[in-house]
Amino acid sequence: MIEGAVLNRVDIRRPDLRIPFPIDMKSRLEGARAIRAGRRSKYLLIETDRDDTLIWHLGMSGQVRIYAPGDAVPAPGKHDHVQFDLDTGAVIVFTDPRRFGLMDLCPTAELQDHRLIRDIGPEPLGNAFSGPVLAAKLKGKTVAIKQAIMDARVVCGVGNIYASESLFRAGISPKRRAATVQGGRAEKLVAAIKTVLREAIAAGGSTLKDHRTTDGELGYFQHNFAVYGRAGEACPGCDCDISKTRGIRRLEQGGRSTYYCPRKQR
DNA sequence: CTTTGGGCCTGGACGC
DNA sequence: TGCGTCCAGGCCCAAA
Repeated sequence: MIEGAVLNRVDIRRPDLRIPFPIDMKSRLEGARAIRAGRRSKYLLIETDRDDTLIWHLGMSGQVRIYAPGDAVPAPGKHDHVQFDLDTGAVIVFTDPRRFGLMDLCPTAELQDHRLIRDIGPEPLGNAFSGPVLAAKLKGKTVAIKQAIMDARVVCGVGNIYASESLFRAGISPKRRAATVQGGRAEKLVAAIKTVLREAIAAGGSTLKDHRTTDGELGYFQHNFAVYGRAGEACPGCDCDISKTRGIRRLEQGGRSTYYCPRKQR
């Protein structure tokens, strides 16, 4: 809906989110026409007719609120940081309570060299992400496979929750050295990542357990995870004696929680 | 070069 | 009820 629209008014209500907004962001965007909207990893990319591209990340709590022409736009709340008024009458508001999001502006010709974009690995759902590709990227890596698949240079889009879920589905221990995930294991892990992400997308994404929308915002609901957040429970299809195995375990890797089943994952 | 760990930030859960 | 404390997350980046 933004493609083809002119950004009549750009209202930036604070100097920064995760990183400072470009000092000239307002002047470069205001009056420009958005000619193309795209995405790379979790970055939204909006190209303008002034040969700039807006790089927009929602962080973890960011939302894009869209008001159709004629809709009443509420007075800005304290987390409504940026607002675009389009010539179509639509209004776009970037809301981000935790401020892990960011916006940057880059000449379109230089986009591929932008520091936030240039080292990003293959899209997880694309054909370029395959068993052999993953296996090659893991060669020589001594880190645990869980941390490796969360490294965006290996594959983008796999965050903490989906890393645990994918490894469970693939039957691979999160503690396994990344370099040992080769051949069939790599194949299986790629398939698991794709399935988990597709299912999550179909389910409307995952809402953080501590993140509730106050106004009945649609499109979000808690995904039902196989292992994430379920320490002590039986994993799906579990046939073992929980009193003996202690069920799903939680461990910490790189300061992040990992959940897994030691019996099903090697 | 690779790997580790810190930090950003808020609000919900929990305990007193 | 009202505090304080802890924790979660995506992801960059400095340090090791």
